[in-house]
Amino acid sequence: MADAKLQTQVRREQIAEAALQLVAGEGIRRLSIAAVARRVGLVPSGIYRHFKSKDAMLDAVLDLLDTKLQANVEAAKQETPDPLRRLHGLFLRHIRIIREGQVFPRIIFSDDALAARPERKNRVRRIVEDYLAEVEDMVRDGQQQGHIDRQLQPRTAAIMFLGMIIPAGVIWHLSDGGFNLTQHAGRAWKMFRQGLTGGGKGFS
Amino acid sequence: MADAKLQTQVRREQIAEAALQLVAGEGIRRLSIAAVARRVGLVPSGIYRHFKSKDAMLDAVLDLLDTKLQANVEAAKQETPDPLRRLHGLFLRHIRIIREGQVFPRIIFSDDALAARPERKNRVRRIVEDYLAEVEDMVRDGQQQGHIDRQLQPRTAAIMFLGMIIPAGVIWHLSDGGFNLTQHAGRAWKMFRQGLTGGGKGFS
DNA sequence: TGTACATCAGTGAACGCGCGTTCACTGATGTAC
DNA sequence: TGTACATCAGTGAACGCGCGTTCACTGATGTAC
Repeated sequence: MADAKLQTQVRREQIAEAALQLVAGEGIRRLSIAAVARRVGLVPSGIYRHFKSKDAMLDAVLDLLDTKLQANVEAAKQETPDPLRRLHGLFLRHIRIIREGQVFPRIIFSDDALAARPERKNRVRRIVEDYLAEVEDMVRDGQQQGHIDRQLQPRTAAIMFLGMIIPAGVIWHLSDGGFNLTQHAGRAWKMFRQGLTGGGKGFS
Repeated sequence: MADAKLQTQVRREQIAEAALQLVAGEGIRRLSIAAVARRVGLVPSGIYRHFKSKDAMLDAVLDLLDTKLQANVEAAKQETPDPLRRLHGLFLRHIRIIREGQVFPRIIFSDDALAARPERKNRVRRIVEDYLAEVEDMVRDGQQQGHIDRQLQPRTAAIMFLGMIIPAGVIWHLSDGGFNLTQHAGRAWKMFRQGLTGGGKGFS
């Protein structure tokens, strides 16, 4: 029985991961119970042994996404104590997520599939808010240490941080790989840093 | 007969406009033939007198979107010859579009509804490319006149220009109006300008 | 100016398809004695 | 260690709903004479 319960746990994770990959690879609209089932080697109705509904499955996908984002934040924090370097590290990690299939905006933007139901929209909002809050903290640290312009609103900077990422992801997605995401990331970071430092105080 | 043809023309525009508003207000997923028909006071099958298919209707919506974006570009150009002021004017206009319902990213991101068919994806890509090209031109002008850092890649700046807009739009959309888009726009522009000028050469 | 006719936007019933979901059943796994 | 039983993940057939699309028909509009 303990073993059986573990089995379900494993399946739930398998299914959520498969769903996430499906969204990443094909977009939200291709996310069907049937497609997910095929991916984990089940028959469609089999999914319902592990999730009450498609909605419940989507919640698990959001959990996974949240976890991934938070893991990136933690990793960036561990890497270095320097705020600007932390931001840079987080940025590069986020770009990597994008390169793996544009998951983040694809989910955030899928108005109805996710955000139309009010609870789900709140859920997504919280995920975004939490992430922004972490970025803001880094910005504030940088301001206290004198590396970042104190005039700047941390929240504005945090949203612009996403601005380095999201449009680049869209264009990368539209271009079918013809857009050099890595090169752009380097250049965008320089411009962003320029906007942060207000023109020259500190940071090499 | 000439009058009848005009009638069709009028209907086509009505329908495309209604569809665009529907996407703006409710998201791509709520865009159904039935919903559009209701909005223009027709029965669903009536739409097929004016469009071959839902796909053809979507093409008309893209036309409308493209027209709107280009009109914004023209208006910004007419307003002033100064490159930085042009960028600022275009920015404010774009924010206004976002405030009217987040149309732009909602369409760009609807992977399958729009971008899954290869021709449509190309279409969307061209619209984005054309818009970016206009922004790049303004940036280049600014560089030639010495107001914008010559080290900067115009393309990078153009993508960051979208970065001021798109994430703010997402957050505004998620917050159900609780996010002060106008205030953010002002602050984001300051930071963006800082990134453009490279810290102080010219421009008040 | 008036009548006959053609055109064509709009209608409503019907269809087929995809997809989420239900349900009775099966068969393997693991526990109790 | 072996047998009987309970649990529960997996199956496959079936259903209902939403939605895009078709088609024969209607009725108003405008033109020809």
